[in-house]
Amino acid sequence: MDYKSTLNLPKTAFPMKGNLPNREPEFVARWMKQGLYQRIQASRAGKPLYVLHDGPPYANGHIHIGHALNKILKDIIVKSRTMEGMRAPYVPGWDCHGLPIEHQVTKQLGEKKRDMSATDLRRQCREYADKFWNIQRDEFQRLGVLGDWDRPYLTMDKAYEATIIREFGKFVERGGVYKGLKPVLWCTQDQTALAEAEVEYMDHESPSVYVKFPFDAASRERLGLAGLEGVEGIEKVSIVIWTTTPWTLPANQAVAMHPEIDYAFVRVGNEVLVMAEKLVEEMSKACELKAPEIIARKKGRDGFEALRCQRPLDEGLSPILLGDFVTLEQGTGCVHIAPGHGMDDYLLAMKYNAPGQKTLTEPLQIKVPVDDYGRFTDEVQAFAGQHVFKANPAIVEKLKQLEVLLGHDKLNHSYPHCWRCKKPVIFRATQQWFVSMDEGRLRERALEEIDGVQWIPGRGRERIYGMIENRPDWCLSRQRIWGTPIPGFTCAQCQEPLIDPQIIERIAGLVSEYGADVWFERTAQELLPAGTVCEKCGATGFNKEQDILDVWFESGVSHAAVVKQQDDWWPASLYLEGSDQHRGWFHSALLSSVTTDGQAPYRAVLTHGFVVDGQGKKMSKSAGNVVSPQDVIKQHGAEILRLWVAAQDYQEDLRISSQILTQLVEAYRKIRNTCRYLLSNVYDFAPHDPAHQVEIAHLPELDRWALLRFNNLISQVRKGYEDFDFRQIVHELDYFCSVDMSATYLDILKDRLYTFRADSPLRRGSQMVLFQIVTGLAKLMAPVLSFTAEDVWDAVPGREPSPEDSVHLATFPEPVAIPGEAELDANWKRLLAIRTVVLSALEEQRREKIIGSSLEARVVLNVVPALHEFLQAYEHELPALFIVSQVVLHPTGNPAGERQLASDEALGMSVNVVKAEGEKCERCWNYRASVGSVSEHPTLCDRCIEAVA
RNA sequence: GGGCCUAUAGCUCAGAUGGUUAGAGCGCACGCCUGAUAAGCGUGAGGUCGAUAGUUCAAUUCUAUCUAGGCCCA
Repeated sequence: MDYKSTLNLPKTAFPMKGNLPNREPEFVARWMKQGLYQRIQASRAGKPLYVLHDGPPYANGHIHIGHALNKILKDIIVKSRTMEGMRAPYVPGWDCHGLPIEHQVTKQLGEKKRDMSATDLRRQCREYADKFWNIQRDEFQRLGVLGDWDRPYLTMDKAYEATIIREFGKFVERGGVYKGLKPVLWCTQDQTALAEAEVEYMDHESPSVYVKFPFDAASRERLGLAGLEGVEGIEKVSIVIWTTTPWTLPANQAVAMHPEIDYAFVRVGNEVLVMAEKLVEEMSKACELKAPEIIARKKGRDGFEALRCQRPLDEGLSPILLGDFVTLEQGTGCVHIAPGHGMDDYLLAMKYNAPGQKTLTEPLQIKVPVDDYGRFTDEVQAFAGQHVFKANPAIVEKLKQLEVLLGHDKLNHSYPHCWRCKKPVIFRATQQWFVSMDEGRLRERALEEIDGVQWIPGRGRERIYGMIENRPDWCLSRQRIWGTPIPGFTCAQCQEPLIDPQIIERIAGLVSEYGADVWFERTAQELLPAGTVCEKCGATGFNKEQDILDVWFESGVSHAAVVKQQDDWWPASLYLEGSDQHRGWFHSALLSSVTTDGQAPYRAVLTHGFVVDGQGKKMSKSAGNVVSPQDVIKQHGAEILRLWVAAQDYQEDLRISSQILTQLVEAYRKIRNTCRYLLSNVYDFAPHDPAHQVEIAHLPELDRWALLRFNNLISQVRKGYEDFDFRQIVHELDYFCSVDMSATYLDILKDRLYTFRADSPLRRGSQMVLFQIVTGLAKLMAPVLSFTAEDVWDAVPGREPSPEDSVHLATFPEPVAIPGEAELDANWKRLLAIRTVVLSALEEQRREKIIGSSLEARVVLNVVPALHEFLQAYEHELPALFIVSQVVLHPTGNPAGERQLASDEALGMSVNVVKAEGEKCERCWNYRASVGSVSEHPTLCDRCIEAVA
């Protein structure tokens, strides 16, 4: 007789292999078609709100692994908060304006750009951004990320642009917006500002000059050289600078020294020169100094600061400043400072000019005696009208005449050139708009707000605090076309700036109607209200501002443009981005929100690290170690990428490599297969049929233990989501599937599920547990393994499969009440520890070829009396628990003289294993004395005879 | 060069106000099963806790320096 057909063997259509790369797009299409995101939102109306506000990625190029990481983390959070029963909307956005797109478009246009209007160029940029945010949207959706993909926010939308203008208007209204000078890279050929990305470094020949700045009498006095040997008869004490841009000397305002460097006083003839001690030799050679002799030394910080020396090309005196950027690589260790012509120079000047700084008696000027064409203005009479590079030789000649030139030569070095015309560029300060950090206490209030925000991890607080504490005023101007204009004007007659909240509101109105293009299409007169006159001179002619706003300002105001547009969303519950955004978006959003609303725009900020390769090295094209999300998806599926995100410690750098991915694929298979096995054993279970239900209190302890473990999983996983600790979740899921289910519960259960009558209460009870676990498991994994959870959900019996249904609409399972839970837990810990000892004894006999399958074994347990008492209650369960045919208990402890295969003193037991008694039952494979006792079924045991009856 | 941070088995991660033999899962090796089968089960081997110095009765844990690496700034 074919007894196999009388067994309840597992059955399922749920495939062992996920075939993820092919099947995931089907799920994505289904979710879109059924409007899953909208359905979820509708189902959570009125529930507690959790707003994760999306930081906009730049709409440029395909997504990389960092984008995938960021969006998956956000998705896990949004989905898990949703499944906790909250209303967690997610509106994705894109950052569309800015230099990289403009640069790319300009490059593609080449010469054609010259005949193009600003509006035409802007249209091209818009098309470019349109193309890429759409591409990225598809790529994000492919990752399984749910959100309002039909209505994302774009910083180039009219409404968004109008908000940018309005928020700028609020800055103006609150005060602290001012016009000032700041150096930029400037091409004198094209008369345009350049970004760092738009210059190419090429070799260039510059003059190299050493110039003396003699100390004035008072400073010379304070240097305290009097009385030193060899000082008699000294006529002059000078500080020596070195520069390759003599043309910047007319703009000189100061000389910088390094606080920690040792400076030497070098006597040459009847004068003393001050320079870095380490550079004396080199410098003496370069300038052919005669018999230099070091007569004294001092560190930069020891008394130089604020001393004054004579500028070479005008009457003024330049103070000595201390700056950390001074190096000993070349020159003299003393740096000529022209704040209008160098970034270091400018920042140092700002530092000394800062409010509260008392070192200098009067502020340093930012002098820029050079026009758009690179020609000296009338401010420098001697060279007015000459291009600065052309004027260099004449300046050198003049220095020589003035007897301040110590030496000069030519130097070939790497120097920035314009990427378009290939001409060398200059640094030159231009008029730009700033937001003051200190007027209106912006800095102070921002710092206060930082402490009201939850920073995850906590060190994020230190990072942003330090940055806000030390940052200079915020420069809002960018000399660009593709962006939102700064709605300011300048009087055509007297150059007085005009920036007025009411006028700005008018501009915002125009922008909301026509988009920011309106600024470029209309004249200043058309933009201004009729009758506007200059407050200073009364003139009626105005020029409109040429610059656009810093894109950090644009994205920074997203809390106003997006979050505030909904009734109760502001402030957002969470901002989540890479840790670089402490300087970027978190920073600009904070300043913006503190200015306009007096409060941070987020309650919590979570940061993640950067993706690096398997060795912890940064990814780069040149290193060839780049892992693209597209490749991972094609090879393994987005699910593996999601699992990778969850399994890694995102607070540090995240490693990715083929080894790591392979390991995750294995972990995935384990989870998937466990689900498959669970499903395959509930094929004939009807969850809604009362006849299939069993009271938990009536379940055998084994099943109650399984539920207990599942309860534990539920609370651990939900806690993991709550705390953003997703690694914990992956580990718990993995452990539960591998150890609690596969190796323990399911292995033990096989006998019962397969060989008992299909409708036996014991089998039904276990099926009920399996059913609860598999549905609960699908829910618990859904935020991370979103595709597989849905796949499992589809395969769960007893639910009408509906095109409108989704696991993502469900809420997390609650732990079930288990009678006598604490005692059950303690007893089963003990039983499972005993099981481990038994298994090692079985292995011993297996190695000796006494047994193969464990059902061939009879286990002899020698236990101490206390353990014997405990085990007696379980005597009938033990064969199933150990998956052996027979177990005998001896209350003898470890019997002397008898060889024991395994023992455990703490438990008080030792184990022996012998061949099982009786014959093997053909149907259930257990060895039993009862086999052959009934002639109708000579190969079956009593239990199976009953089952097949 | 400055700020913030990291380093525990082949991999991903736990761990301890400083105190016995530093844990888990996976992978690996060996074996079993063939009624989860491109599956399942068992047993086992893997670690100078990045390096050096110091504090201490005791350091993987605290301190300093160094090395390697990451983000931001210059």
